[in-house]
Amino acid sequence: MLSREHYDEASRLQIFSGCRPETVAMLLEGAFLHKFPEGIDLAKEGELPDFLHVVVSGGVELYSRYRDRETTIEVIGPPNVFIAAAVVLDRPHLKSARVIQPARILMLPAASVRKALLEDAAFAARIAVELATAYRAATKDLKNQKLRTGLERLANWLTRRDSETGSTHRIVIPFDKKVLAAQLGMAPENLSRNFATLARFGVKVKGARIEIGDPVALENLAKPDPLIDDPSS
Amino acid sequence: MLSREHYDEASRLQIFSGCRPETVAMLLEGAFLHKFPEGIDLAKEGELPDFLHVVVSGGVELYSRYRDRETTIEVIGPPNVFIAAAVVLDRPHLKSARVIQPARILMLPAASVRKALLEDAAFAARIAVELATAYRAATKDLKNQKLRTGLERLANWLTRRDSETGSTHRIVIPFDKKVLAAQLGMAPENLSRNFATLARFGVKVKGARIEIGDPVALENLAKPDPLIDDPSS
DNA sequence: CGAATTCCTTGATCATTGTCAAAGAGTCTT
DNA sequence: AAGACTCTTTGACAATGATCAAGGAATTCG
Repeated sequence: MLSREHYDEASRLQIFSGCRPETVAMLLEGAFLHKFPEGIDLAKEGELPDFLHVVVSGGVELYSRYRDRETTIEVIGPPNVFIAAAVVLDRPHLKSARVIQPARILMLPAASVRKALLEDAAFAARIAVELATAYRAATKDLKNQKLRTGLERLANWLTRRDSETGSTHRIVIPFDKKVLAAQLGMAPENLSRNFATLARFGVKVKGARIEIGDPVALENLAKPDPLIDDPSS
Repeated sequence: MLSREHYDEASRLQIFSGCRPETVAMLLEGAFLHKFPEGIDLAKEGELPDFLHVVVSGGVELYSRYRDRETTIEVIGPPNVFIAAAVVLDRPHLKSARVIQPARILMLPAASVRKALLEDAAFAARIAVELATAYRAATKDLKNQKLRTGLERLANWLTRRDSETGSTHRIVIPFDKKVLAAQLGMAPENLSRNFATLARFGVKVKGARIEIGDPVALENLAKPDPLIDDPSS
């Protein structure tokens, strides 16, 4: 049950914009707004979804296992929704979710979400927009994986991250390098070597802090493409 | 403009099930049902979508280019929708679409689709289901790419294709091998070599015809996982 | 039918990426 | 501060995958 304060905060989230007040009330009826420390698992692949999750603050890693291998599919920050597809279809999670930066998460009961879908076109349209965005992000990631080498993926991650954080040419990796490696689809050892290679292009690495000494050279190597790298396209 | 006959046929498509008759009428108002020969391009990446496409029969390849490289993202058959995400968000296509088996395609005006989303919750919910399914397929593909080698992907493609076509242990590749290679994320040369390797597991190849001589051995190698390979999960 | 074309396969080689092992750097704990 | 721990880096090597070149097989087209 949400406090008055939390209720107001939650109801202002983008996911509810344009929806009927009854829909919002119904969704928030059995909702929780919880704080989770780093390391907590919010969902496990193979299990059925109980809640639609909204990241209000912090960071969540979506990852997956197969045999003895594990990879990171995505790292999510506010104000993003996750587990939406599994909730809509009432199918098992394809990915596990783990908190990697202390997070506040709004959890909406899955059954209420499916009910709201059929009753409120505005909410259904919002969910459709969420899913379309997530789908496009996954498509871009697939193109990134299939059409680029590891070095190119890293170079593009750096240029994109730089532009997203004010183009100061100074970046801080906000999580472990091994998470970045998994996200970029390479072994941690290869991430190190790729960073070493980028030194020739003016990239200096000190722990999690990175300086882009020659942005033009880096961008020249990266050859970013809006249809892969622009999150808003 | 659709003939009476085509109108009836179109209105029975899954995408319209549960929708209000006015919604269906509005969507079919400016719709086309066209036949396209092999090789025709239905959409080009980077361009804005005019129509939501529904494959009524035939096959469509979704592919993408970057620098001088090209890859196949997906091959689509009936009764699937494509370009839904771009239409919902009114953003440029991330993929191009090309007919690879003579196809009948129903084309719904993009603007009508976006209008219907806001007016008919049942239609919006159906689109949400389509997008959720497509998103999950992309997630599975991403896991397939990141967690498996090329040989494993091929082995799993064979076992899956076999079970989808009646488990006769005889498969026919329904398009060029180079398309299969791109779909599986490998060079055509490597597909040939991987087939050669699979001979040791009882796989015999004669042109597009494949015989799975030892299904158990193949499945043992493939180690299929429902969270990657089961299209209905 | 025969020539041209495209597709597929094979061999040789190279580039990329993963694995194993060990050492260094940083963090946390006591 | 010392020790334990995890994370990261580096080196050596193996596996995987791509590229180039050439030859075969199948298909298309005149």
